[in-house]
Formats: sequence, structure tokens, C-alpha cells
Amino acid sequence: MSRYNAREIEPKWQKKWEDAKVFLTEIDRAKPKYYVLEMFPYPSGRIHIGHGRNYVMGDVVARFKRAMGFNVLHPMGWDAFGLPAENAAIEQKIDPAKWTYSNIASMKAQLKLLGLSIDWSREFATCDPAYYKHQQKMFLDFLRLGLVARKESNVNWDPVDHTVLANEQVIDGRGWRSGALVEQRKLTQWFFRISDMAEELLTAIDGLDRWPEKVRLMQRNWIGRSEGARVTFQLTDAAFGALEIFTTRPDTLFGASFCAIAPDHSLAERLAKDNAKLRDFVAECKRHGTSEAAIETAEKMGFDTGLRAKHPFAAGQTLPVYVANFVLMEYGLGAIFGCPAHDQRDLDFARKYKLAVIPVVIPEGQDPKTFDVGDEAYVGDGKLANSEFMNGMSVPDAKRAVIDKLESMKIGKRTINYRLRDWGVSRQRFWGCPIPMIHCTACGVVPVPDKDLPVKLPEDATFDRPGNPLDHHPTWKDVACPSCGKPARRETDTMDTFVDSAWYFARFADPTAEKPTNREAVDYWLPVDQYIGGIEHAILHLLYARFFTRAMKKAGYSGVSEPFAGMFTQGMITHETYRDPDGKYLLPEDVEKRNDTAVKRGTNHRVTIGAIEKMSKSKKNVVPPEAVADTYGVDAARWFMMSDSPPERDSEWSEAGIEGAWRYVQRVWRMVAETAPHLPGFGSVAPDGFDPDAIAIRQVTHRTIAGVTEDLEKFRFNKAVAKLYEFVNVLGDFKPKRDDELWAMREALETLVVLINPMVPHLAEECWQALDGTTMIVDAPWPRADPALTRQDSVVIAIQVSGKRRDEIEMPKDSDPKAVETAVLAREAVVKAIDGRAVKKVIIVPNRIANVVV
RNA sequence: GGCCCCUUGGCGGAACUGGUAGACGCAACGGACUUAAAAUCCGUCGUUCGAUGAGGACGUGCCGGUUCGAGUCCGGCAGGGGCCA
Repeated sequence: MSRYNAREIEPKWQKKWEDAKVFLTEIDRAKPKYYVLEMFPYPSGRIHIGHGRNYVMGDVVARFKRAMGFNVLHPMGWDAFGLPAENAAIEQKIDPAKWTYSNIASMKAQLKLLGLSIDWSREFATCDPAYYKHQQKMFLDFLRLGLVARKESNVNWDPVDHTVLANEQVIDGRGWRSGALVEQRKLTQWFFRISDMAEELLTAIDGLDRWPEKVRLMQRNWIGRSEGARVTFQLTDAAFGALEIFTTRPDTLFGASFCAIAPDHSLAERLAKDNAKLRDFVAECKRHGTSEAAIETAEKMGFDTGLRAKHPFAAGQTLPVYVANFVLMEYGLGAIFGCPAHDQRDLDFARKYKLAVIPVVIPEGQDPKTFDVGDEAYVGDGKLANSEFMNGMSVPDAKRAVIDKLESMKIGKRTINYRLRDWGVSRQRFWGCPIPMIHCTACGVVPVPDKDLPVKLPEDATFDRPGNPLDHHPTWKDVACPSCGKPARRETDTMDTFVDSAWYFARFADPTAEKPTNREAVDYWLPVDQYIGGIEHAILHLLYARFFTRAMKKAGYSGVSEPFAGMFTQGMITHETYRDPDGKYLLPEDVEKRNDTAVKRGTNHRVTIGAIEKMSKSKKNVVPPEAVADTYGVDAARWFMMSDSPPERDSEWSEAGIEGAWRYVQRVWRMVAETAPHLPGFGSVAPDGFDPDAIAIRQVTHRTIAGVTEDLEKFRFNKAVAKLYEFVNVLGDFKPKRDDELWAMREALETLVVLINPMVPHLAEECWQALDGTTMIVDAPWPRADPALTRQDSVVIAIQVSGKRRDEIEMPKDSDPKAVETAVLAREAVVKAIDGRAVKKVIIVPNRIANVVV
């Protein structure tokens, strides 16, 4: 009996595929196209098997669609810019480019091990000037189209590392690396004007019907459209003019008891100039951070500016103006009016500073005279009260009425506000795409002329000082002004790496194009038909790519607006975690399991088995793909990754699980190898007739085709796998003897091998060869289910008596309900269950169930 | 705090639009083969009553509702997760 040796067989087929160039893709208008893409990896060094699931899923789809007759594009590249390369440069004195390319080389070898059907001829890394020069070109095009802005914004500044930190790099107000107290600074930065597209990005979500509902919801919330009004409050001190606020609850205007402005509002800054206490207060607010999350958890604090705002309707009434830490400059206009009765934050604030709480929306059934909000603001529906012309109105009616009135008085305006802010792309970092701009003292900010692109990163940067190496490079930033020719200075900021990944999928259409895209190729391949990646990119990456694709369309680089027609977010691979007696994490390969305890391999040190967590380097609960390939083969790993858990859910990697998958691989091989010599030849004509056993096998074969096809179409890999287990179980019990049975067995085995191919392609090739297949299975078409064989002729109908299952009966499919009823009532078990009671009615659900109600 | 999602045997999970709950896999247990082990093969496998039989009762986080019929729909609660705060 021959044993399946994955270690020899898998590399053999990988070489054959490569030699035959089967995965190299070209435009072929004779076939429908299908573009499947997994989010490209950051080359961090080595992958573990947990990274593999994503790529295997994409590969199953690619191989399946290929067999279905599609012209499939399945490329791979590297999201190669980013901070880790710079950290490596600082810590290990390695050139970021060398570090990155060496990681790419080892990760590519690991990915190749998985037997993925990737067109490697399209591979590129985003850190290659051949890629980023197009990004620079598009930046300049977008600038000309008004899609780029240069403006001041607040940033988290690390005074030790001389760098800007992302919000998640600020931990407890300190820089994650330096530990220094982070300062809020105003820097002039480059922005993509994504907020101008907020409405379009929002409404177009409706059309993304092959995206997970969850991701669509997250995008909608992120864009955060809210309807409201802008209202002008005149200040009593005419020297300060007026205060403009934004509110989503103009209906509560009569409940206003104060106004509040953000610490970085221009008015606050103006007042702070001559007020040391206010300066201290503003500084205090900034120290606590101005992110939305930081503000919500912080205690509400305010500083009374002494200014008073006139209520727009109530003559003579004035409201104190506070600077408050819970008002965000980034949201709306950075100024609000506070209505404590109907907003929790305003209520907390009002209680603290002893401000009036005037209810103006009264819940149904409550008396306006006695209604009191206590410590919980009332945010529900109701009728307006204490509000002059709005009294008695519903909340929506009152909103309409008050805005109409404000507009007629020319002190307010109906506006739509978005939470989405412009996309700041400036990073004070080295390892990123240089922003192609030049600063000239005479001419201002001047774009680098197209002919001078790319602006390449220097190869001799040093990383021994804090700050941006581009900034303190001795010569790199010196350049002649393109417009006046005098000495000028390059922009030393580089682009956010999200820019790199916002268009790579378009570049894959033709990575050799001289322009950013080749229109013919990009129009043929885009949009991506199936995009696969982690939920962690559900908001920013996808939103940025959607924006960038639209911008590219405006610039004439593509004809599509939406980059990803289908989106799938896969779950992570998890694994147990292990710690030695010192509490240090251990790799699974260093742990030996003995019954219910575990010890460190080669010792008697007890190992604590911890929680099942997402595989990660830091927890050391990773399994390297090489080890799996060596022991079980990658097909077993692929099969295991597709089985059991639904693909969108997390899935636990376990030794027992991979062993089960390995047994299946062996079993399929054994069955094919043992049976093949006895079967009729490849392509034999079907016999004239089949005996019942042969027909039964053929029915299972064709029903399996139908089931697996549907499951793969719908991304239900675990169910496809279950059906293929069942199929093999049935075939294992079948002992064909007659010619017709042997023919049916051949049909079954050929079908099995084609159906498992997307998941276990090496095994499938080897089996196909054993079955005398003349071609490679990678080129074999997907089988079609014969309706004559998938049709069910008889059905088992369950019988209930008053909702309890009592019996079942086999009937021809689609039997007349009357006939079913007669047959059911004649059953002995049914008669017994009815027990002489009167039958009230009989419910017959065709082909499923009969319920006798007594 | 708001919004959204999830909760089914020892475990991962099936169950199409309300219609036979537990497919398939894992683990476990019993047996066959073997000097022995591994591998393989056969069988059992929600709980419980019954005699290990026929058969019955209960059972999809908890409480209630709609329905001839609820894992599935509705309301409430608990636990877990995600996003935004």
C-alpha cells in the first residue's frame, strides 16, 4: 500500500505549475474575468500559519473560479513602507531597504510553500521607486484637481523622539517609545480632502451588496453624517463679535443654559493671550489629549470666560460662555450650546457648575410642570414645552420649525455635518514615500515637476539621532526651486503608508505600466471581484482605498469608483498560549503534552496552559508553516484551515485538528491509489445502464457536486469540507464489482478529486495522475451536476401529532397533500398517538412535515 | 454610555425562506487486527427514565410571548465579543 509522501509530492507539483506558467495571467476577453485579492502583507520577517488562512481562502476562491472558466487574476505584493524597518535601522543599524527586502525574500519563500496559485510576475513592493514614483505623480495630479490641501492641524508631538505620534502610540499621555509626555502641537500638514467626498462615500455604501453588513455599518458610523443647524449667538461684548455653533438638537434651543467652545477654538486662543489662568486651563486640557475617547472618559471641566452670549430668541437672556474640555474643535464648529436637560454631558457639566436645567422635551404622559430629569438627561421623544412657538410640537417638527425661523432671521442655517475628517498624510518619518513638494522662500510651496519624479529616498541616511532622518540629511533636501531656480528645500515629510495600500490593487492590473495605470488593463480587471482581509482594516484602509479610487477616476487613471465589488473579512487563527514557571511565553514546539499536564520539552518544568488567543509573535503561540509542511504537508494544513469553523470566525489551530486533516489526505490517496488500477480507462464511455447501487453512488456524486459548488460560491468552506468528508465516507463503503459500478466509481473518484482540488491542490494533482488524467487538474473544468441524478424521487415526511414528532413516512416527492394526509392518518403510530381524540386539522407542508392537531 | 453581533453535546460546528435539532470533524469509550505498539477497520457517543430492548420524557444561555409547530420571529434579562465613544 502506497503512502502519500507530501514532502516529495508537494514541491514536485509546485515546480510543474511554475514550469508550465499556469498562473501567469493575461487579458483574455473570451472569458469572464475574476480578480481575487487578499490584503497584501507587511514584510515583518516571518509568517506563521495564522497568516496563511487569509491566503489559502483566496487561493481556494482563485482555483475554484479558474475551474469554473474564469480568467482569474490572483497577484501578490508587499506593503513595504512603515515604521518597523525604521526601528530596525535604529536598533540594529540595518539599512531599512536591506531589512525590508531580506524579509520579503524569506516571506515569499514561506508563501510559496503554501502552494498558492499566484501570478508572481506581478509582484512589487511599495518601497520600490518604480511604484512610489506613480504615487508621487498622482499626489501632484490630485493637488491640481483640488483634492489635496495643506493646513494646520493638531498632532501628538513626542519632544524626545522629535516625531509625530498616532493616537494609538500615545499611552497614558506618553510616547510609546520615549516615555516622554506628549505635547499637542500645531503643524502644517498635507491632507487628502476626503471629507469633500463624505456624502458620496456614504451613499455608495448602499451599492456594496457583497460586503459584510458589519463593515458597511462601521463605514457609515465612521463617516458619521448628522443633520443639524449652525446658529449664530451674538456676544454681549461687541469687541468679540459673534459665536457660531453647530447643533444636532436646535429644537432644544430654549433649554440652553450655557455655550461652550473647544480649548483650541480661535476665541479661546484669543482670550488666553491676556489670561494666564485660561492659558493654564487650555494647557491642562491639551495634556489630557483631545481624542474623542480621551475626552469621554475625562471629567467634564470648564473655564468661565466671562463672555456672555445672547439667546437668539429670548430677548434679554444671556448665556455664559465656557471653554470646555469636552468640546472638540474637529467636530462641527468647535462650539456648542449646552442643553443640560437633554444631553448627558451637558447635564454633568451643568450640575458641576450649578447651571439651570430646563426641560423642553416632555415624554408622552408626563406633565411639563412637574417633569424633572434628575441625574439622567432625557434624550427620547416627546412634545416640546417651555419653547414659545415650538410648544406642543414633536421633536422632528420642532427641528424643522426652529431652523426655518433661524434662517428667516438670518442667524442660522440648516447644515449637514460629518464626523469624517480630512485624511492627514504627512508623516515625519524616513521609510515612506516622499511628498514631492519643494519649499522656496520666494515662490512658496512648489510641486516637483513631473519630469523630476521620482523623488527618491537617500541611500545614506543615518538613524543615530531623534527626528526625521530626511530632515537632518546633509544634502538631500537641498534643491533648486523649479520656478525661480534659487536654492530651496524639499518637503521632508513622507506619506502615510495607508496611501501606498490605497491603490496597489490597481497597479496589479499592469505593474509595468509607464503611467500609474494602464487604462486597458485596469479597466479590464477592476474592480476586485473578491477582496479578503482582516476586520481590523474594515474602516480606514477600505475607506481610503474607496476615496483614492474615486480620485484616480477623476485624474483619468481608471474608470471605476468602487475598488472592491466583493469583500470578505476572515477570522483569525488562534492557539493556546504557554508559559514556563517564570511566566515567560513558550513556543508550542517547546512544549510537550503529557495527558493533562504539559512540560517544557526535554525537562520536567511544568508549563501553564493559558488562554486561546490570536496567534502572535508576542505571545509566542505561533506555528511556523515549514514545520507543518514537513510533518503533515501543506495540503493537510490547507484542508484543516478550511474545515470546522466558518471562515469569518476565529479558528483554533490544534495538533489533533491537523492530524484529522492529514488522515483525510491519506485516506483519499489510499482510496484512489488502490482503486484506480481496477477502474475503466480515463474517458471511457458510460455504460448503457446502471444497477441500483451504481445509481445510488452516481446520485451521491452529483448531489455532492451541487452542494460543494454552492458552498464554495457562498464562502462556506467548512460546509464544503463536511460534504467532501461525507462523500469519501460513502465511497469507502462502496465495493464496485460490475462494469457499470466500476464506471460509477471512476466518475465518483474523478469528481472527488476535482472538487477537493481548490483546497488540496497537490493531492488532487497526484490523484488525478493516478487516475490516468492526461492533463494537470489545475486545468480541469469544474464538474456539472446532472439534474436527473440530483433530483429526489421520494422524501421522508416527519409526522407530528399536536407538534410532537411521532412517526415518519416515505412518500413520492410532491405527493398530493390529500394523499399524504390519508397515508399519515392510517399510520399505526399516529392512530395510537391520537388516542381516539378528534382531529381538529391536519397541516401538510409539502415534502417536509405533517402535523395532526388534536 | 450608544450602536451592532454572538450564546446549540466534552469541543469546533450543521440545521435553506419557522417544519425530523446535533450533519461533518475532533476528543472519549468499546471491539477487531498485531507478540506489542502505531496505523487501519467496525461500533457507541445530548441528558434522563426504562432492562444494555421496544418505547417515553426533557433538551439550542435564562424568563415570557406569537404559532398547529420556535435554535430560527417578538419583548425582557444574563454572559461574551466588536465598533464608536
